Amino acid sequence: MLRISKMTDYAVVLATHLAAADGAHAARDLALQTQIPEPTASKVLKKLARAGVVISQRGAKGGYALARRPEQIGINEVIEAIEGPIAVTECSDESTDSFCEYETNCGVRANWQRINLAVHRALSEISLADMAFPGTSELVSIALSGKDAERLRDAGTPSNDVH
Amino acid sequence: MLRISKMTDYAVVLATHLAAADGAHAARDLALQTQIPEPTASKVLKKLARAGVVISQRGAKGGYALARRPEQIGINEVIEAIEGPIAVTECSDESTDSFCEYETNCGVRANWQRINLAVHRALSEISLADMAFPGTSELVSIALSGKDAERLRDAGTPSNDVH
DNA sequence: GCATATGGGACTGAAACGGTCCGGTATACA
DNA sequence: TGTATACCGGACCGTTTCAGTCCCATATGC
Repeated sequence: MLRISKMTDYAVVLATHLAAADGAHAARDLALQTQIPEPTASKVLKKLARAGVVISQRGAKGGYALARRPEQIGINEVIEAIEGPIAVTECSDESTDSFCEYETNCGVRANWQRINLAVHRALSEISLADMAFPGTSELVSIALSGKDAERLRDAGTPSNDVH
Repeated sequence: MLRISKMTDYAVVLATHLAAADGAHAARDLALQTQIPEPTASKVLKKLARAGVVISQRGAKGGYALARRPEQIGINEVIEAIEGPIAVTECSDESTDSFCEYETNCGVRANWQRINLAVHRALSEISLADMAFPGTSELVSIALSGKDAERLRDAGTPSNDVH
């Protein structure tokens, strides 16, 4: 199905929610607001935190907040936080040394990487801001490459306030 | 992992192989040449046939051949033949009426479809010809190791020596 | 010190995946 | 017309992954 797992879906919903409502929020609140079961939401948020998409504050009055501004977080980051690196096939997964033993005759390896790259770029060109505030920069973010878009948008307050 | 299943990998290998060697080939031969286990290759080819990516000829001297010219077959067709429609999440899957019951507050549905579209387009822009004869397209040189491409390109009769 | 909230990991039932096998049917050719 | 060949359709099964829950350790604010 080439479908993204439910967990990843949750991750996008949660991250989008955080993008729309800035500041820190407890996992429990986020779970209630998004109607995602609380333990599951918590699990997802942990992964997002470990991947650096969100930052966490432990203890009382703690919670989660986006690690960067929504415009600076690509949807690919959210997806990769849950699913691991976007490696379309084992043989195109650089991290593992699982070697396609018939690489010589399949000759497809390099092409898979190209497919992989195409998908990766398509995903990275959609930011959390696009998700949270659709319509504002819809066409722009598609037309621009990630870097250009970033430069264009870079004019605001750099850090977020996690009180 | 957002990884495409092994079956789909096989499908691309087989389709690419057919693209490089035109004419009809028995499933058994294709399996041998690509070193994919025969029953599995057969299963994949059946799906490709049903999806209209390849055409099949039954009976003695039968086999499989591409349904169209390699340039006219997008890699997305091959993937969809195996994995079904590229629907990133259930809630963005139009075919099922599985309704995101908190659509009102998640508000992400339309965005998922946009992501979906981006991926779909990225995949459809790569044809089987690009896979079978890399180098004819300019983008390939980035990701290409070169060695395999040369071998593939120079293989005049691709069905024999590929072992 | 206590309530609150995240971190990490173990655990489980259900579903999907990878792979195989078999009976049925269509076709070429002797 | 008979037979070998080759695809068609689906059943089957062991393994892995997925979705979801639970528990305990740890950090923090009051």
